[in-house]
Amino acid sequence: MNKQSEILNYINKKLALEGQAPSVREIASAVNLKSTSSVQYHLDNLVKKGLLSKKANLSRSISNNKKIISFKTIPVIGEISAGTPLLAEENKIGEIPIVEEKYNKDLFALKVNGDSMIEAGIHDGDIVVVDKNIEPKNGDIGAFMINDTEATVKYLDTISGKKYLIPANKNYQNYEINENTQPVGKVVSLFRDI
Amino acid sequence: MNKQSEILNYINKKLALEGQAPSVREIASAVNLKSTSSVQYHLDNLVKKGLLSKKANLSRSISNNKKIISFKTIPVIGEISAGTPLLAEENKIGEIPIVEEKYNKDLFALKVNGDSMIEAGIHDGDIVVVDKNIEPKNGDIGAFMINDTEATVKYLDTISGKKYLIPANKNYQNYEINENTQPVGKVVSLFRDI
DNA sequence: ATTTTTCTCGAACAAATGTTCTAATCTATG
DNA sequence: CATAGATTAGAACATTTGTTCGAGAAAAAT
Repeated sequence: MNKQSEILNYINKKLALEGQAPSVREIASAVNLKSTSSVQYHLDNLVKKGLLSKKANLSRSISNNKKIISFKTIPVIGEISAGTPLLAEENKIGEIPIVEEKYNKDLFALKVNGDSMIEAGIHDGDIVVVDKNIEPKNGDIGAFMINDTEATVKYLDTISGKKYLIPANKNYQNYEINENTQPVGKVVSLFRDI
Repeated sequence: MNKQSEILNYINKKLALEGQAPSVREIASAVNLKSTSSVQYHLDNLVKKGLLSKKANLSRSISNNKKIISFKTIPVIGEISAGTPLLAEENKIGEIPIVEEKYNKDLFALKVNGDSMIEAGIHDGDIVVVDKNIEPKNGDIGAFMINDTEATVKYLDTISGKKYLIPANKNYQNYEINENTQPVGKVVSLFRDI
């Protein structure tokens, strides 16, 4: 491996592991160069190649130009303690990463209980991402609160003028929407560990 | 807001935005303190409180102790260009985030084509995560290469002594494993956009 | 072999930076 | 008000650090 890539690797490693760029002298020492100007020579070339950036006269300001894919996290809601708001901290069982471009503040995830949606490919234990910002329409899969104590994932549809929560499983009954049924949001994606 | 939290906020902001900690003098200037020793005074207190860490005599070495949920990414493989290795760069259609604890270097993701696994809840367009490190066993869902040109996701099982790739869809046939069939890894999780 | 290019070294300098000390100022509290 | 504690300032010092320059050494090209 030549010095240039040796230096680049060392810098990348330092940035990844310590979150801070090394000084020129630390680089020299790490790649067995006796003079800081030898390091400068390679740094200049790496900058010219566009593989590194640095700010003049600023210590430890080397950065690699890696496009960092940025993530945010959304909470995962598990069993809902009776009487608590859906998104209460005590109902939270974890977090999942979301690519920043897809992120919006009205997203959260819900662990699915039971196999009432199995024919829609949603299994027991799956985690569905719900967007509170999108009201589920007919034909959509949505998350709904029933009696403020239970969250359920079902199809929404209208049958002879009445709105129903419709499971994707022949063994379950349709559930007519009443004043105790609140739409929470639309299901927009799904995660499963197999 | 008191100076101490003002300083803490400034440092956190700098770390988040620029990825590099400010120098003591930069902090002094940012929070309107005339002397670096005033900053040191607050830094000492913040370190004692456990809100910051720093290395002695090392420039820009302040770090906050925020436990960052850390992610890595794995490549997503789409259509496979005939004749290329499965994981060739040209087959890559994106990246998905994986929580660091679940990450290992043998993970990659595959976009599923067709509905041959629909009864296993794996739909056309779903993205499955494959662990090359785990050889699929009987009953497992695995990814397989056929003739080095096609990747497929199927159940693996043995029927009367012969090994088959078995779709989860009555409209598809079992496929007996032959010398042109290579196991790639076990399917360990699944992502879907709805 | 000769020239050119690439790479390395040593030294020195200027600027950035962390640290420490003492004294002054501010603030709360009895 | 008087006191103690908290906070700030100023100055000085020791390191760390980035930068530059010229001279060689090493490697590649002619």
